[in-house]
Amino acid sequence: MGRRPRATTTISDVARECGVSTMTVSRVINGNKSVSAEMASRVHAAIARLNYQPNEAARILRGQSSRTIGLLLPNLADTFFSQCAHAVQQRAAQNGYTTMIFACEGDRESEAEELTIMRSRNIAGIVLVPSNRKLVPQLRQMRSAGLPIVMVDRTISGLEAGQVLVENEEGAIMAVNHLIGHGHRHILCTGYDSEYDSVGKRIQGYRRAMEDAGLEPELLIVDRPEAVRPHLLARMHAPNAPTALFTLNNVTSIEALRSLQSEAFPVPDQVAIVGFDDFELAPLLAVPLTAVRQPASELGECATQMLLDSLSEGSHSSSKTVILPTRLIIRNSCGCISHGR
Amino acid sequence: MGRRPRATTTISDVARECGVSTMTVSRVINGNKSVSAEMASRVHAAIARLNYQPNEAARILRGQSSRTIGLLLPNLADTFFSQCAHAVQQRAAQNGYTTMIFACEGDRESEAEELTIMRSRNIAGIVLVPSNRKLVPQLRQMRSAGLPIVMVDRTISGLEAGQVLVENEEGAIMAVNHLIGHGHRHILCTGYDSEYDSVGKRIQGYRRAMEDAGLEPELLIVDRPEAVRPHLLARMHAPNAPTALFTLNNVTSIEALRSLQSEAFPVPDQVAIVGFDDFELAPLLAVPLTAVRQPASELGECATQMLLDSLSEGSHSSSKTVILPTRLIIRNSCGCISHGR
DNA sequence: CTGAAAGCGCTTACAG
DNA sequence: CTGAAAGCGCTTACAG
Repeated sequence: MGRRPRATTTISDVARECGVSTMTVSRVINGNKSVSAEMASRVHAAIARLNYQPNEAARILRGQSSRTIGLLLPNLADTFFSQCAHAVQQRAAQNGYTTMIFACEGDRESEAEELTIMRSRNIAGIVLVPSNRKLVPQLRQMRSAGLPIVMVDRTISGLEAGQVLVENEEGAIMAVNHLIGHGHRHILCTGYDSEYDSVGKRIQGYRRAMEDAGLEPELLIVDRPEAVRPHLLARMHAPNAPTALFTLNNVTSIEALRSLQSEAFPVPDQVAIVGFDDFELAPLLAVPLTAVRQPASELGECATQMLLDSLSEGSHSSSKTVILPTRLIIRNSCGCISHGR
Repeated sequence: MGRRPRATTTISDVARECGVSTMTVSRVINGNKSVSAEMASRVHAAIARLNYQPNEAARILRGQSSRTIGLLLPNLADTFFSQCAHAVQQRAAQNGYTTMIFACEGDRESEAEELTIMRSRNIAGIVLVPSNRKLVPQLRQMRSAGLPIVMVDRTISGLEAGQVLVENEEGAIMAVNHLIGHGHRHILCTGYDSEYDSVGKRIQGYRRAMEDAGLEPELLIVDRPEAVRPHLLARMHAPNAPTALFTLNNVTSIEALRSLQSEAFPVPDQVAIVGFDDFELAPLLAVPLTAVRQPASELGECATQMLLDSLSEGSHSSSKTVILPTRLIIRNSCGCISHGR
């Protein structure tokens, strides 16, 4: 018979307090118009008096939206993602939505589990930074069950969903052209995660810029962040070392700077660097980094807005793509202000 | 009569598939022992075949734990908090818990609303970085309703709850003593947010170290991050400027470095700096920062574990306090390696 | 404008 | 070891 003492006040408490049925209270809560103004204010007063708060679990069980969005990303400790996450949470909250966070920490298996958990938690929609092709079947299934999905920063193919991306190729071209403008002919492109289309596009932009200038591309793609240092240093010590670096993300830029500094390669005088991904402390580094800035917050905001829109329209079929601009922030590591200090 | 087509499979689907009652399925799901092994495996097979996932909303409504913890903090974009948040999420996930995030962005009003929303979302417990005394009544009420609460990084009085803090005073003493060891006699302590007990303890440590050395303390406490720069520069240009700075958090350290650099005050030669709060890029700054390191991840992990413990024990009455050690990371800004580059 | 009934998907407490 | 009944707190669809 499942009775147990309840600490919280329920809709029936409010109804009793007003001497009406629960239905009337429910109508007032949901802003249904067919309630007399006088009744409504009486109910509102009782709600306030009893400090009543509707139980979301019950509403969800009745088929209401959970007003909760699931945010799936690799790592909350990375600046870029945390800025993005913050924007998502804020925009969601402004619209009465709550954010459930799932950081899969590069663990390819756990990501699939996270999706299963999301489903059981009655998430209303998903914003994700995808990193695993294996998710596609499950995501498709969730989508056809009516869950809107928006991908941020990168994409997986085979899934129709909203996309909020950044001008990766254009940004890379700007970066590489800038180095070429400084007179560099031997520019090495280095980084990892090249299986992601975001990074892929950056490499493509690099290639394009090099070829357009009649230069020979050289790639140094490693498999993990920790591998940047040894491979890069080996390359720098080998014959015919590059005079400039295009680094594919913020971690690579930092690793490059750190390694070069530790072995006393002067930046930018011996090796210039332009990186993809700007970050707050870039101007304060020993060599202030010239970098392509991606609008992290706008990315999160835009994705959330897109999700909220399809949630309210009920038409998640409109899987739009938005591409946000990048821009080159010029500081010292490219050689522009080589002796500025 | 509230019927509506369901896309998802429910417990009755599984029961029908096996030709048993829903009770049996429920028992199997919950690992109840009084089910024959043969029956259990039959049910498990059906669950897998139908890809069944129990609906959390229904379980919650029946009084089960939501297996969701609420994380309330000021800002997810700040490195310290995002590292902490990542640790909370990871530790929670390892234990089958989901994390709902509430970043109140310093908006004093919204924080109270967040708590109300948490309550309606059937959160099982709360981890929070408190920043508002006004929350106390509501938090107390939630606590007496059985919700365990753990405060991280700082504290508000009048609330019995778990606490996971850091050796603020000891850290500050180390920092200031280090500067004194370098021969400084005029050390300015600067920052903001002094109303938080964490910062308060740092100031206390500063005072203690100065007094123990027979030196005159001088405080420059401002009201917002943006006010650090103008006030600090004004003070540096005034007569009898300090020869060293103790900065009360990472943002202050960065602002100080930035301002001093922009007006060509050599660090550490004219002004030395030791800051509270280390961060990843500190060693790569133009002047690598000497700083007191707080274990951000451990803070988050420890708080989450404490919450999970009281959740499983059911005895949230044991409101323990854990204090994690800080240590001084010596780099250049204090004067230790003044000409290292 | 208001209410009585039914049911969302699950579990508790009772029988057998 | 298994099941029929009741009910968690809400809302949908129907009457009035």
